[in-house]
Amino acid sequence: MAMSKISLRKCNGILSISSFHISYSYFSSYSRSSKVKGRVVLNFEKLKCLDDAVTLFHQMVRMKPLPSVVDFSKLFKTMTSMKHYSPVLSLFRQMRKLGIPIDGFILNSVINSYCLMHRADFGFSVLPIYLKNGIPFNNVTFTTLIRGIFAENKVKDAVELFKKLVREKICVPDEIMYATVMSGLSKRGHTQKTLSLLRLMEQGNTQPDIYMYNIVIDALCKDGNLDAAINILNEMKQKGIHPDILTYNSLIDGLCKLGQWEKVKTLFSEMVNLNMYPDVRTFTILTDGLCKEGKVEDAEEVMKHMVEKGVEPNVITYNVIMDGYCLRGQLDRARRIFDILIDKGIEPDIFSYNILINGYCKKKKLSKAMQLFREISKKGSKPNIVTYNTILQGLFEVGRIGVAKQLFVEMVSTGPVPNLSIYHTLLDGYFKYRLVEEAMSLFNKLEGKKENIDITSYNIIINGLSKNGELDKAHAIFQKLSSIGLLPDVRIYTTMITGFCLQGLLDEAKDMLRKMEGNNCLPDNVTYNVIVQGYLRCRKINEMVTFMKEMTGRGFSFDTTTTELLVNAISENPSVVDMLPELHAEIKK
DNA sequence: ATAGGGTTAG
Repeated sequence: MAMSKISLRKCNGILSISSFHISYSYFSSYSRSSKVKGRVVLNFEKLKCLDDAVTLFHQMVRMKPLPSVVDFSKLFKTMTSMKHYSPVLSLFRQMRKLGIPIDGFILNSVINSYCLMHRADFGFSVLPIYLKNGIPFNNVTFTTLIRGIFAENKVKDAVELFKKLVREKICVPDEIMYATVMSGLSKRGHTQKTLSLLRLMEQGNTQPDIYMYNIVIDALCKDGNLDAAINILNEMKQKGIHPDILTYNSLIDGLCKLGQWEKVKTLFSEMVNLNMYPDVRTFTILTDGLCKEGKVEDAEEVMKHMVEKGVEPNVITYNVIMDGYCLRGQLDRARRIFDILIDKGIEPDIFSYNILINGYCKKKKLSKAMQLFREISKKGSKPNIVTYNTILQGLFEVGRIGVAKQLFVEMVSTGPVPNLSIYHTLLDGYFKYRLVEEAMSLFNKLEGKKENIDITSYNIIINGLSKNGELDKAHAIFQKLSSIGLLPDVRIYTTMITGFCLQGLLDEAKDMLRKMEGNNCLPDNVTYNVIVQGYLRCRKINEMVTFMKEMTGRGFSFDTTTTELLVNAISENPSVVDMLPELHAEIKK
């Protein structure tokens, strides 16, 4: 049987079949030729860009005999992995028009493309095509849809579909479907539901495997629930399911974040004893844990150690170290690390830039930050939403409003689509510089598109208005919150209380505190400090003492500002001390 | 033969 190997070279329209180079015109006659028989082997790995894929598709549909549906599936898969989702759909439409046979594999691919475009609804609209063509649905079809629904954060819908499939016996969920549901739940913070599903599986016919255990353990670790995570670890061991490097990496990460270094050591030795070698992620987790505690030197030791063990640090390892130095304000050190990374031939990624830019912004070195910002595009990369947010915050911080506005305009025209964080930065910035009208006009625009606003946005507005002498307006907005279905949270109550205190309206502040408790929203440390500060500033010591007792009774304490105000009040009028027997020892210090 | 799943960094 004659077999020809066809590959596409770059986008230049030249095909090579075996060792021959032929042009399109030749190829056309080839495809008309009835002499060529047997299967044509298409090489999809050589496809470099969308054009390659589309060109190949057009060649494929002209081939006689037509390539098998398997080849079309492979082409779609290649395109999907290049993130060209919508072209997959247009090619699929062309296949349908040309009457090219389809199967369940290709339909699942089409659904996956829709899902990856965050259009699971269109994914569902593919289902009738299965029915019309007598193609059965299978677990892949539904798993793909469930994953797509989760990707749109529609947790309830995803779970409902899964339950319906089980309840109505439309399919028998396999390991992958369970893992997909569990991963979808765990990534969105539903750890208990994830755990419940694991328990449900244990009772059924499909036993959980290492994947499910890893998902559950990782979710528990991310919640800081290490005791539960370690219990699950022991359970799986007992069942004869061996933990793998992912299990250990999740656990070590959780323990590092809790600062439980002794337990980190124990688990680290345990994995080594099991002949499981710590990988670049393990070491990066340790590096990160140390950096977050300010122990960057120790982190650098870990990096040396890993190199000795033959594990090469990657860009993330270096990023973690850079961030460690930035957190300590050692920008020069961070910039060395950056240069070392480049020296080693490792490409800095957008995180590397964001870390350094953030470091410079925190030090108010905006020209350095901007310089790096411009470098990103020159190096062929693109600033992302975090980059813009960091720079915008930095610019507002140093009062360069004009440049900030310019940058925002630039972002709207060429950058990533602004998200809520960006708008919050702008609103905060405008209020900070008393640009109340600008802030409010932006806010009104955002309010028009309801999905673009949340309780934090209102917090910024209420805070901004009350700090700019518009307490009444702030209060009015606060009062309409419940009518638009937003429940005030502790932060927003505290903002209102702060506003009242700043105007010396202490009765209103007190009423608000009682009101929040009535609404089952308990004041926190900040709330109490704010109200105590209000009374201290007005030298209303008796009332202050009432709240002081209340807050200490609830386990809260004075912050530095409150303490300072108290010290001032005492130095002004030493008899204040007599009213504070509980604090005598503290005050003497 | 071709379609769906788990870990680290801002």
